[in-house]
Amino acid sequence: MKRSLESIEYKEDTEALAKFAKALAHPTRIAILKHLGKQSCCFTGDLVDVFPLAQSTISQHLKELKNAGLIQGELKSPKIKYCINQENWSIAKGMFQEFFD
Amino acid sequence: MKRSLESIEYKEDTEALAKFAKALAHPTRIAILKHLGKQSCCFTGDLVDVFPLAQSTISQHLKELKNAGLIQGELKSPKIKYCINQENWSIAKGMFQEFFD
DNA sequence: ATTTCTTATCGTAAATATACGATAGGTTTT
DNA sequence: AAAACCTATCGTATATTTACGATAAGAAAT
Repeated sequence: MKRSLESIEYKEDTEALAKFAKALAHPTRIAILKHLGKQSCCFTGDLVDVFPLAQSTISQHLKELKNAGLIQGELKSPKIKYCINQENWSIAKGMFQEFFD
Repeated sequence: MKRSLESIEYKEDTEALAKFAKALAHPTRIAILKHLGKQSCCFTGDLVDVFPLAQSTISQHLKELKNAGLIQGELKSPKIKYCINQENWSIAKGMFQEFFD
């Protein structure tokens, strides 16, 4: 990006919505979230069995979803249990709802 | 992407939702759509005045939104009038709604 | 016919995203 | 203590995205 120096300023909620959208902008992540919705929660290993992707790739997608705040991980030794982050899920839901009118 | 040969198969609606999300995954495009929502419609030139971005960059974002089906352009010589594509907008709205429960 | 206006497209540079294998860092189990 | 198990992270290759200026392509105005 040859952008000229400092980047554009957007309103906070515009940035926030774009960030959520970005987290959803890959079919694997949508599928993970759908799976998580059905199951309520699951472990990384479960997903590795479900999707024909390398374990490292799944882990990377989970990281992005976590960074976006849509999921959260809890250590259930020796595994990690991932669940929807209900609070942020609601926020995202509300933002998309408002955006679409 | 070193993906092994043919890419993964996702359900149709998973792909579709990811595609819509991708179109929304940039603050400029969110802002354009918000602007379009308020104004109902507008011309490329209007946006060039509003955003501190090159005309070609705006045009590129509009192209992506059009490809995603969220907007449509109508020739009003010598300008082009862009509006929300209400039909697909509703579809996208419904898909996000369903996704978030 | 030439100039002007508006927008799309081309070419390109830099940043980001996506995938993989390999490896590291924890726990648990043996 | 060693082996086995689960997951994150690192390094890396390739693809895609994002931005720009320059140029093309169309209609309208002079």
